[in-house]
Amino acid sequence: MTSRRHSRNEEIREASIGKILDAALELFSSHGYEYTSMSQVARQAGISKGLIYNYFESKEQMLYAMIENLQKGEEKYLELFKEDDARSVLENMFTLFFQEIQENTRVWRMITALSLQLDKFDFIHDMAQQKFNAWNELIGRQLLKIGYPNAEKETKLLTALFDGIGLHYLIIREDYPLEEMKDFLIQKYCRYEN
Amino acid sequence: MTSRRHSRNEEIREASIGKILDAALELFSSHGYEYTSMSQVARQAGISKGLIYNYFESKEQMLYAMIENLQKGEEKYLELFKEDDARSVLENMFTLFFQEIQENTRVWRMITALSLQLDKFDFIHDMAQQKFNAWNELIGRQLLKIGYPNAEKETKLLTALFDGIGLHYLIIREDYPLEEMKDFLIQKYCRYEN
Amino acid sequence: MTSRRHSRNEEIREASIGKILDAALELFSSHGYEYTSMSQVARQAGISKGLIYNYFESKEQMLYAMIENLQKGEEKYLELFKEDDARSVLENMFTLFFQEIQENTRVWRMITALSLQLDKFDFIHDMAQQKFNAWNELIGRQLLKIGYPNAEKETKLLTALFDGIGLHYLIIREDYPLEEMKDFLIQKYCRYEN
Amino acid sequence: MTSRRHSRNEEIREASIGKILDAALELFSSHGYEYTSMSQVARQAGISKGLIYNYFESKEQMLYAMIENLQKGEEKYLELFKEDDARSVLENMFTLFFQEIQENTRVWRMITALSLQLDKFDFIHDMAQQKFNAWNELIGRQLLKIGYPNAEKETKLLTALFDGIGLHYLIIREDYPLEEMKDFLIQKYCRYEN
DNA sequence: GATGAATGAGCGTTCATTCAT
DNA sequence: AATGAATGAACGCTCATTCAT
Repeated sequence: MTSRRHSRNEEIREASIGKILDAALELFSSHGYEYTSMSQVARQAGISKGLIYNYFESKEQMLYAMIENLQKGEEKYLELFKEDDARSVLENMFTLFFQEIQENTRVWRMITALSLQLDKFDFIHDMAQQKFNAWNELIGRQLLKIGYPNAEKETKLLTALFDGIGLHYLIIREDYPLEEMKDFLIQKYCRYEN
Repeated sequence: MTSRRHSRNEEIREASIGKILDAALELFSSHGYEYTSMSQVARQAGISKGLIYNYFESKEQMLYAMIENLQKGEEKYLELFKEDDARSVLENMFTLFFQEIQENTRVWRMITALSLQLDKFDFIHDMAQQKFNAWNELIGRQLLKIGYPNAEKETKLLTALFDGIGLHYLIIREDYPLEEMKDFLIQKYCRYEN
Repeated sequence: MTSRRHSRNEEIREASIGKILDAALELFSSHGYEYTSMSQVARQAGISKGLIYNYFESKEQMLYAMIENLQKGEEKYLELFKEDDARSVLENMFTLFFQEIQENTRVWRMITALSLQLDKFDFIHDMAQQKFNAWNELIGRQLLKIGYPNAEKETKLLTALFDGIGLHYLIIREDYPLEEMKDFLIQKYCRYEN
Repeated sequence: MTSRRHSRNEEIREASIGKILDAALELFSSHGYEYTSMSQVARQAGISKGLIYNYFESKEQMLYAMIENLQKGEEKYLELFKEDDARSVLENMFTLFFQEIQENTRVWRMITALSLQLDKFDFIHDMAQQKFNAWNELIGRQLLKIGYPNAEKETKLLTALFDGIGLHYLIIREDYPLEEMKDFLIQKYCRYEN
């Protein structure tokens, strides 16, 4: 009985935490972390301000939890690329990347913005570093397999390229030729024959 | 006499505005726009809080003026690249870019961060768009001259690459292999022979 | 069966109430009433926040019950002094007093602090009044027996003296010459010969 | 002109600080420090909440300034007792003490209450210690002059006695025989003949 | 032109208390 | 009897902005 109650409570907790983090993601990604108040988050989540503090110690810790959540989602991406054929892997990656920044533009922008606040949020720096290394490694392996010249350096170029394109798209939006860039990139890197 | 007094006043105005904008740049670039208070700006500028409002309608308008100032500075850069030899122009540009993000990292970071706040600061979007076009045109012209294949698309790639490298450097800082990237880029694009 | 269940429940009630009051005493005396939250009391007692409100209507009523408990303990003290010899009674009293403020300094301090909050806690005023009278009476009787001159007034002096010494000790702590005061007092009042 | 403006501002500042500290003293002494909100202080002072923070860094610092003010007032008391005749000094002291706790009961109570919060307000401890020493020294000198036996120890008794009487009066108020105590004390210590 | 005292809305956070389970 | 999720009023404090001088 205790355990049933316990698990029932656990469900409630999860539900509330979910509502809060969803609301936070929605608001932070559309108006920015510092322009979103805890009151707004509570209202958007349909709960009281006080409840947030049952689950998170502070606004910053809530942000941290939210980011952690996003990271877990991203780790699944990396799992997807286990196939043998390097060219397919690259092409899938490219496709996914362009799809991602189109579909989750606001989230992507939020993360980029937070990444630039090094002195405010240490954990973001670590996360960015880690992500940078993971993608570098994954892409680097494919380029080596393909026999792309200067694979190591081209890899760093390629990751910078991705984030650069993302940045331009975040800022310029509909005026940015995203499709065109995608096709060109795929042709250049995935169709490459040495 | 009136005109002399007038011009004397003009001088004072310019001086005060200069002090304010310098202070704002210093503080915004090191702590961020939203984490800098008008009191701090006044203290840093060595003037009173009220005086800022003699010259600027609001904090945001002050930011706007500050950004405008920076833009004027940048336009001079573009003037520098008037030589005939496309390869020298590219190489100079590359060198200047890397020098710039190393020397003015904080300012660069501030601008990038502000650029991501589209809904807050409309003028940033226009500015970014304009800058994007200007560099695209300049670089595109050089690549065409060199006879670089797919010049138009490569140009967009190259500008994205720049901003991607800048972004990575802003985030990862000392762990980012900036010199290595610079040499590789120069070799790849400026030493290119068709 | 009903009565057995009833008495079983009674035991549980007593146990819970005991745990709560112990926790409250511990926390109120070390951090103060207004700096102790109900959550802290619940945690310290090892029970849930809600349970406290099964037994006490409010934080203040819980304080009231806690104070009542302490008072019952003190009444037992007064019982101890039934001997014939006034000088022994006085000496025992003095000794006990000094022992008490040394061993239960924090509790003593809490009570003194609460006593000063007349407008917040009416019951404290009554309690203090009662205590004042009881000790005055007890001490007065002894001084009369001894034949101490101005016994009645000296009694009031003596009770004030006690609380004054207590207060000084509470505030100055290790720098206060408690032992010295004790010996001097005993010599002055208990060794007195008319 | 600047100096005239400066001094005009200084006046305004002093006036505002005065209003704030008066309001704080009034409220802290009648309801207690932790039961008085900054909003209440502002309302009582007839100013806005924000203005308080122009002059004091925090609620605690405001308390500190208020206490300092009181201390300055008290130091003047000690100055008053410079006469030759020890018995007059003592009698004046006694009279002043009883007058003081009658006229400024609430302030006296507030200070006593704060003194008991050692862990919250360090500066109170120092102040209490200092005050304790000053009065001990002053009284001790008089008793020595009079030739009172055990002068040193009687001094400590006497200061404790004062604070004990004060404490009892603070708690029991109208039921406490203040006049009676005063007369008895004066007779006992000031009329003493060895 | 320049000052800085003053405002007040809003912030992040706390906590006594309630109530469905 | 017991839980702890949920509330909401209030707290101390900040800061862009105004305005009398």
